[in-house]
Amino acid sequence: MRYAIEGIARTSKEARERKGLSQRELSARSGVRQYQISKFENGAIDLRLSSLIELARALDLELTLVPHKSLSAVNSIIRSAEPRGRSKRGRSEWTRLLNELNEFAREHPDKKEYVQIQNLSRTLQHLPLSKGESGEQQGKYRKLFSDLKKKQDDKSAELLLISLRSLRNRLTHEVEASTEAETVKPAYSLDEDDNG
Amino acid sequence: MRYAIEGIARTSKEARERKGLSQRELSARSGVRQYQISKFENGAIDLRLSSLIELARALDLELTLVPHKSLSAVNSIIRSAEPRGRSKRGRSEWTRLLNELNEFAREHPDKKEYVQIQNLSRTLQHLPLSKGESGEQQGKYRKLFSDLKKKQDDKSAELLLISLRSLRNRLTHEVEASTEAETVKPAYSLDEDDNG
DNA sequence: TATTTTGATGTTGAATTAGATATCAATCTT
DNA sequence: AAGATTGATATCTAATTCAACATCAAAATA
Repeated sequence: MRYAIEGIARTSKEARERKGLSQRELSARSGVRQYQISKFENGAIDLRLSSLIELARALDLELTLVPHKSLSAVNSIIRSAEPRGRSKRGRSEWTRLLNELNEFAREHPDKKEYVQIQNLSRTLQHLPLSKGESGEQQGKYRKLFSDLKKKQDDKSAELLLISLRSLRNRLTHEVEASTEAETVKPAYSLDEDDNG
Repeated sequence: MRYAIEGIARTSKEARERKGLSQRELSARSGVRQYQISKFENGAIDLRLSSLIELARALDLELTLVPHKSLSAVNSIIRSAEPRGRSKRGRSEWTRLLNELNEFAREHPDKKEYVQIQNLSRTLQHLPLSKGESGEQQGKYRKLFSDLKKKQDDKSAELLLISLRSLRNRLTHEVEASTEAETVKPAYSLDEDDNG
């Protein structure tokens, strides 16, 4: 009886982590309290349907009733559309960094460098991280971002901008190269909403 | 906000009717109260997740979180697996008759004719009703069944049996003929559980 | 090391579902 | 026409989520 609920909770948690969202951030987006998210992910609460739906919506998921007959086909479709990127850990942290970048840039629309940074962060969310860029390498970008947040001067912004542009160029090349071999392109599904 | 819930409620209701189950029957199978089912289908209640899952389970449905990215593909899969039989009304009544037949035969395992009737009803649940058999024609089988329930003699059983066998043969022929043209075979998804 | 963030819990009161029955009008069914 | 079934409601109590704060240890970050 409890298994189905656990499966939904697990899927929801994985989706949240894939997006690099904390429970509090998800709470803000969905309107569901943080402690409810916590308890739900641990199977300690029997959410109301409306709450789950709001949660799912904030995660770009849709609650659906699938006939058992079609279940395996549906699961295979979902799996095939999943990102097959690096390790979960690395991907999640990278996604988080991109989120912060995006948010920071959005809150500072005064300089045009920030707009470009925001655009870049959006583009990068849809590119798979190559092996060379996973793990420690990411520290470079985080450091550049830290400097920018602290100093907030043109030079820091430009350094980060250059670095991100270079990364984007490398990754897009890799994607184009691998497209010839693979059928389905991997892509990170991030939150692309709210940019009014 | 409310739309998603309504969609789920609608799907659930359609599945129930497709199976020819009354709210009370579904209640007995799922453990969810009849009045809750009624209110849920009318959008007058915000069910708890566990209740919905039990409801779904009793309808051979699985509650699933589908990424928006994959939603259209998933929907198309589900639709393609759906029966494309006669009118909803006729199908539902026919399904209901088969259910009653099955149940009646299960409760009378003493005669071997009943076992055959039960097997036939199961087979027929997976065959699409042809145009000629929809509507008034079904009255014939219901009448035969009524006689059997009343008299419970060998002759009534045999008459019904012969009639059902003939119908099955006709329908299977039609299916085989249409298989050459169509790709996906239609089939009624009935409750095939509980025959311990 | 100091600070912040994250996830997991706790509390109190209000709102709502769940449980258990019962009723009722509209439809089949006999 | 009489009888059974179906779906929609109502009532009353118990159980649980929900809202709104608040706390806290562990982990990440500065």
